[in-house]
Amino acid sequence: MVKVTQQDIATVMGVSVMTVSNAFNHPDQLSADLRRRVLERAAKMGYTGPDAVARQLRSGRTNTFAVVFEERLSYAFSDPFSVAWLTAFSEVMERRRAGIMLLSVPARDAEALAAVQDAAIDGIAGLCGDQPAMARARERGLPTVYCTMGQPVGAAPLAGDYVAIDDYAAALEAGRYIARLGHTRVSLLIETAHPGQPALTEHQPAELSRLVDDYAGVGYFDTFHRIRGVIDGLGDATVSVVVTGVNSRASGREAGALVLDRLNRPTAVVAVSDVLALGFMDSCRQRGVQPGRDVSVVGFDDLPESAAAGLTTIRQPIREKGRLAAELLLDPERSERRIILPHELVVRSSTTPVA
Amino acid sequence: MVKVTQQDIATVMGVSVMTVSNAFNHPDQLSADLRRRVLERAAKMGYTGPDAVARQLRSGRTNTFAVVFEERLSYAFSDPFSVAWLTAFSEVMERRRAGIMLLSVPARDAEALAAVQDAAIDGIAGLCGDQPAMARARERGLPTVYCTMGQPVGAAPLAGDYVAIDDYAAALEAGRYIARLGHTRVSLLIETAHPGQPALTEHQPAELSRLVDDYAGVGYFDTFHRIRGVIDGLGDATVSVVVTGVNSRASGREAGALVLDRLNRPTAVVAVSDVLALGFMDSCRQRGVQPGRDVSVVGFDDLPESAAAGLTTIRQPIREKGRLAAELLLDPERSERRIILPHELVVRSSTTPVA
DNA sequence: TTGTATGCGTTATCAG
DNA sequence: CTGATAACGCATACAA
Repeated sequence: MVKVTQQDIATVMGVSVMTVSNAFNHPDQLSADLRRRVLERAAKMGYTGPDAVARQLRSGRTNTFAVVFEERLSYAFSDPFSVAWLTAFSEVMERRRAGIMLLSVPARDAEALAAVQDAAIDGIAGLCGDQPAMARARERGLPTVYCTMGQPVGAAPLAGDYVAIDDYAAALEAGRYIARLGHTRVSLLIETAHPGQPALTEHQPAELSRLVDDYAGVGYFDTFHRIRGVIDGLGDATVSVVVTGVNSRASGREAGALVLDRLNRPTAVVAVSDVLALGFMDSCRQRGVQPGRDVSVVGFDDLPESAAAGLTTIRQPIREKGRLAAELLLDPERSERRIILPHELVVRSSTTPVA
Repeated sequence: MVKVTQQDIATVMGVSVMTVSNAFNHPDQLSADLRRRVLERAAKMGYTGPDAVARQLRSGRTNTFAVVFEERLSYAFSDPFSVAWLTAFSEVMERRRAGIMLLSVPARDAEALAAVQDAAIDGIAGLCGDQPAMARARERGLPTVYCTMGQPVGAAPLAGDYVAIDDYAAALEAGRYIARLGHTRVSLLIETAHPGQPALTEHQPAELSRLVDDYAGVGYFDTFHRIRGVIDGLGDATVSVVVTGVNSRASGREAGALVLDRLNRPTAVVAVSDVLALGFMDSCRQRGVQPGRDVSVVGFDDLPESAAAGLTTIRQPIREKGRLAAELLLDPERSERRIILPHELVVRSSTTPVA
């Protein structure tokens, strides 16, 4: 099937290309009768309407925006936080009839960065910090919006727009709350910074600074800030840091196996995400350990399912993040382009004062 | 920020545009030294690499494929079936470094059809039947792959490629199984064909043919075939058809409220999807009705969570569908392009012979 | 109301 | 190894 162009139609009909083009895009620019004849002839010749790419080149706009993930796309579809964000983001984009492209650019995967270069897009948003993918997009002259504060060490500070919360302050609040409840033996649950190497490990405070830098190094800025905040908030408590697998409910369960099956069990557990916390609570139930009575559990995010689970957590406006990210991309005129949203400690039944 | 082009660099350096282009794409076509100088100069001038759209126009390929949904995108992210399919689809696409675009084209939304026209893509796949969006894409000369057999009444039969199961045969099997267990009072749970108008309604067999045609009319071919299959398989049983909201667990729960809270409760319930069945089972639990003892429940799909729930269901290879859909798009040479995958009745604890 | 010239940014072809 | 030309398909600006 050989491609029919406006030129072909114009030639056959003995009119100019412009007349054909106008027949499709500017009905008022030619007589109704001619227009009808052009469209008829076009259909007869197998013309299928203006070519999308050519039109994009000509107009300089694609009306498509990319969402970039640091993880594989399968994670994007299965993580509840990511799903909520995507839902809100896509609602705005759909309403404005803009296209959505999905891009997976794992940290330090130089080859995957090329995808940012090759994507026909007008802007890019991401559930991440100011990743290399973002920086690359800006080099291309594209607007970027990221949803976690922080930039790689050495990167120019505060480039690009963002919709974030103050992760450090929020985590500080969580830590202080647990300290106030009297807990002095606490475990902190963190996803791994290196998804490739699955390793459930436990670390003592001495190793902490190296560990924390690691997260900033690979671009997990939210985790980076949250760890520091919790630790600072906990003050003098004895904290062990449990590094588990990827951010998932399953990882939380595994961490539970490590933390719960021993004599000197912590009295409180703080997780850097609700999915980890919920997974941990799963493993509590399996062992007859009751969250809120036998152990206090705090999460981070306030997912839709967290309320039903009675999980005490830091609420962040997930959907708001997605909605605003989309609006910032769609509306370059908007003046507030660096937005810190409020967070809130939501106390539920999973936490109680130490006995 | 004004756009720098290869032309600009060429002019400034006094070389030809081709040399600049080659410096980026064909390092072997110019001396290492010249190449280095070109790249240096390009960087200095703020050139950010070849323009994606121009390249696409020139090459005639976008290396991007669209996934089309009949629902809003938020549904795509929250329905377990859709998530499993998308995951498998995206795994293949990621491996081949192809882009993924998300398109929402609700049935009968003529305006949304334009999105198919305006998308810069090389092909399109969908968790749907041979929808208008698919037909439109083919008119553009794009390959299409859909994952449910069936085409709108009046459409040319069997256009485009597909990866499907035999929904009618599968449903027939489910119906016969329930009949064999001795159930004669059965409710069939179906999602609504008109998501806009939320209405939990119950229908008697007399109205059935009108109802069923409705589903084919709006392009819900899988539901269409499944209803007919179940009814045919059930034979002489007394069947009431419960039409609930969108395909979701919540809808299943609502249907449960209707079906369970009355004297002449059915002894078996067949749902056209696992999410509906699982929701129905939720409402059973809420009422102290035990699936598999007080009422038999059969679903359709075999989602990951269905095994744990003990749900008897028809298994279809969801991930396989996604994987193959992607491979068909990526590999136009592949010969088998119309694939019917096997299904299987998986009997678990939610079904028992009638007392 | 219709037509002409031109450029969007890139790259294949083929000649030097 | 390097360069001139043409073409991808369309739409803006302007002229007729």
